[in-house]
Amino acid sequence: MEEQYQPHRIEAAAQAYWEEKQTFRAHEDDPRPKYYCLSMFPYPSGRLHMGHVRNYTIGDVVSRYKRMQGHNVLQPMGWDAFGLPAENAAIERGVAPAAWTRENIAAMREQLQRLGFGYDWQRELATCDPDYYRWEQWLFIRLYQKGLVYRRTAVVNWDPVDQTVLANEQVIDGRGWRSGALVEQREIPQWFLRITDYADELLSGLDALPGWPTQVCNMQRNWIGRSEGVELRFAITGRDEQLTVFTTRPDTLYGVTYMGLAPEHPLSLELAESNPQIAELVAEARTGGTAEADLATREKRGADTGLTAIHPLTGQPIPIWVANFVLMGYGSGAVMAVPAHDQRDWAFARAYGLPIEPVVYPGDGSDLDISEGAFTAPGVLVDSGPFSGMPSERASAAIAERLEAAGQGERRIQFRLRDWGVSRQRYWGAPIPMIHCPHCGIVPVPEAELPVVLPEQVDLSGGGSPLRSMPEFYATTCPQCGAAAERETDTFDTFMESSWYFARFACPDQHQAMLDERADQWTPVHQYIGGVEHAVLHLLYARFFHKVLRDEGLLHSDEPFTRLLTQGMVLKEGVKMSKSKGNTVDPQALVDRFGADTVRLFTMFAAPPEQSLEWSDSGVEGAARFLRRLYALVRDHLAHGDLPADGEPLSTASLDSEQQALRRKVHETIVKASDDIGKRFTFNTAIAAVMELSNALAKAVGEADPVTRRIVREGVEAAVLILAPITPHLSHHLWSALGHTTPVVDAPWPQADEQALARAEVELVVQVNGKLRGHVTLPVGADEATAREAALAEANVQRFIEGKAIKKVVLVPEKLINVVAQ
RNA sequence: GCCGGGAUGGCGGAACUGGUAGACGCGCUCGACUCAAAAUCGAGUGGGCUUCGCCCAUGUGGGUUCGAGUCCCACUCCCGGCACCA
Repeated sequence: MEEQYQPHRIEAAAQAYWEEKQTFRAHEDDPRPKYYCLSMFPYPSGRLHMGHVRNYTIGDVVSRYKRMQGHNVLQPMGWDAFGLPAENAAIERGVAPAAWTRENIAAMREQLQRLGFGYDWQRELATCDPDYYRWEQWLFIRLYQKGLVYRRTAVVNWDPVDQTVLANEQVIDGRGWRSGALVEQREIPQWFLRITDYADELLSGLDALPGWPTQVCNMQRNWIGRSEGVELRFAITGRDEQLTVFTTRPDTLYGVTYMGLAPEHPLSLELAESNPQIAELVAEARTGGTAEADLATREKRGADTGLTAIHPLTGQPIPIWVANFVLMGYGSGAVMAVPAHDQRDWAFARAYGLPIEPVVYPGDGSDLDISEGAFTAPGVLVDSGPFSGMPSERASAAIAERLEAAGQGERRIQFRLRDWGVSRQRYWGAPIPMIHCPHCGIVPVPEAELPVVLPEQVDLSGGGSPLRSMPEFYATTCPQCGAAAERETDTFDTFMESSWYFARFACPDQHQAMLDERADQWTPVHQYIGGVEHAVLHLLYARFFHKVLRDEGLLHSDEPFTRLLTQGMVLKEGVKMSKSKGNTVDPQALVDRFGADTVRLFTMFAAPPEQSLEWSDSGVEGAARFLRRLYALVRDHLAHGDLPADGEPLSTASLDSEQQALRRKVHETIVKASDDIGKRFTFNTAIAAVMELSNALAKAVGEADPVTRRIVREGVEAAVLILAPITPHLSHHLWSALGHTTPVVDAPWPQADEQALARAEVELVVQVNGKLRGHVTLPVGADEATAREAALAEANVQRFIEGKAIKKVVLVPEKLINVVAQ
């Protein structure tokens, strides 16, 4: 071994070895159990950032650990290559999005390779490749024929100065990011996928995902937002039409004191023509961004229509208001307002002096106080006609039955989830394979003509999608009637590509079909790893696609990802690293300076994967220092000469107490690290345990006693094996230096020796009234009376129980004794 | 606004099932080596005090318990998502 740890030489050698042996190629016919470990593929922005390094290190650690556990591991990598940044780069720097993207991919692939991630590069894919997106187009047409695709109008952010559609991200405080113009909402025809057809299954499927973090399941549950309630109709005084509303609280029906209409509701629009106050609300609703966060934080405003609705049960007139907190996108765009029992209705009623009539009282007999807010809990009904005195739940059912019997309403299940709008008025995306024929209407592109290829030589200086001014792209003939027709110039939402890439990795070379039988062999992904920011959208769309692919017969499982790990963000000085804040750390510079193993080690050591990670330059130096010490430990151990390769197994009985303690440390470390890496994914504590072990071994490495040396050998081998998934290059080198001919990447994960873990005695904590007062050492298995006697005999304990009566003694075996004295 | 999460020494974090708060690392202090510095090695390191030990201490305020960082209630601040950023 060289005197000094030279990470760059070691890393280059290890990477060359893996490349030569094609170590990470995954083969379907390998008899070992398959394990598919996937990290969310990156958007090729140009360079890796620390978030990528963290994500992919976690994935690589899991993959290499599973390999050592005897699995046939698939760990692929690809590129989520369509998206807005490429268009922005094109506008700002005059480079074509395709060229920019492909250069970025090349640069980032090189960076990933330098970090030593064990990917099967044979399966690499980029979503901007027509070989990839053609199958998305193919599927879209299948879904269109099946009725899962439809077209309707939906609102977009329109920048009236730049004459272009803006993404929500490009709308800042209601204004266009470049022009600064007040953004308007425009309705344009768009393509939708009927994800709501799968709402029930997407919801119930969450119960079958024990390997997902509960907070992600909760977020998806809330997003889908299943609610049971009643849809009922209110007649409008003097008019023919009725107002349809949905409520989850039919028990509060007698407390309705006004109706709320969305500004976009057809009735609001009609009234706006003659009522300037309503017109103002309608106009206001049409400016600013479409993002829900913008809408929900607007000041609550409203206007009286002068119309009244008729209460379906009492026949009383109820004023109808236009209210900007009522959203046209949910339900019917109208609500019945019960200010006494709904907080939003309460606030609006307060602001406009509308009556608040309580009809539900707390069931526990306490007083009802609605002076500071609504009472939203269930209770007992009052002032509710024949339903007075009923508890909320029974009243809800009874009122629903009454409405149904009278033909005034029906019980219904409502979802918050909306259908997925997949049209984007942008260039750098997969073309939507549809043709608009003046005679036949919408006609899908025939399968034989797929893919509809996105032209890559384009001019983006004009603003908006260049496809719209490229007849060579859009001009075509109708597949049905042969007349001149136009292609759809909208492209797909990039979430489309990322909704099925995990399955395509199983068979990226399949050119006759979207997927083949290999997709069923590898999926569902055993372990998926990515940022928590994807908890709802990406992960819900991917689940939806998986079910759609199943129903198309292309897959035969119900869920795409068996286990999910959501990693936290990488912060510096407490805030997210970002170019705009100028607080980024370039992983490449760190790899150049310290080597990949140090970067990987620090990233895994600094925090558990689900928490945010605070960046620390001196922490990285600490990681480098540890690797140098580990290197020196192995070097110094080997410098004392060879050990008999196959001596008698070490037996606990023949060891002195120091040797027993050291050997116990070795095996305790194996137990802890196996649990931490294999089950808990707390790589930071596994590393801390190896550091403790290495500190203990360093104290013993100078001893000449052959038995001690054998224990040290056992210990350094355990340390090298445990670290192999985290610092694979150094472990590769040290494992070979320790005389092994099989590479560490294929070595079996270490097993703890039960005998080495055994102890003769154990130290117990002694408390008096819950406060630590001393320690006693007892033989393992000592009975309660012995423990009690020893605890009470402890000098410091005596001081604290003197003159007091012992009320009881709590004993936690092998851990703690608490003397309760008074 | 709605949904989800977080808060522990000077810093990152540990404490897994309610049972010794602060493992491990960083930083800092002192010492060794050195002409000196860096690197390296060794020792110490939550605050306070009357220091064989005691008191205080896990965002704030309450509660449950023999015992609470951990469970419950109410709050504060920070972070993620909110359907066209990916």
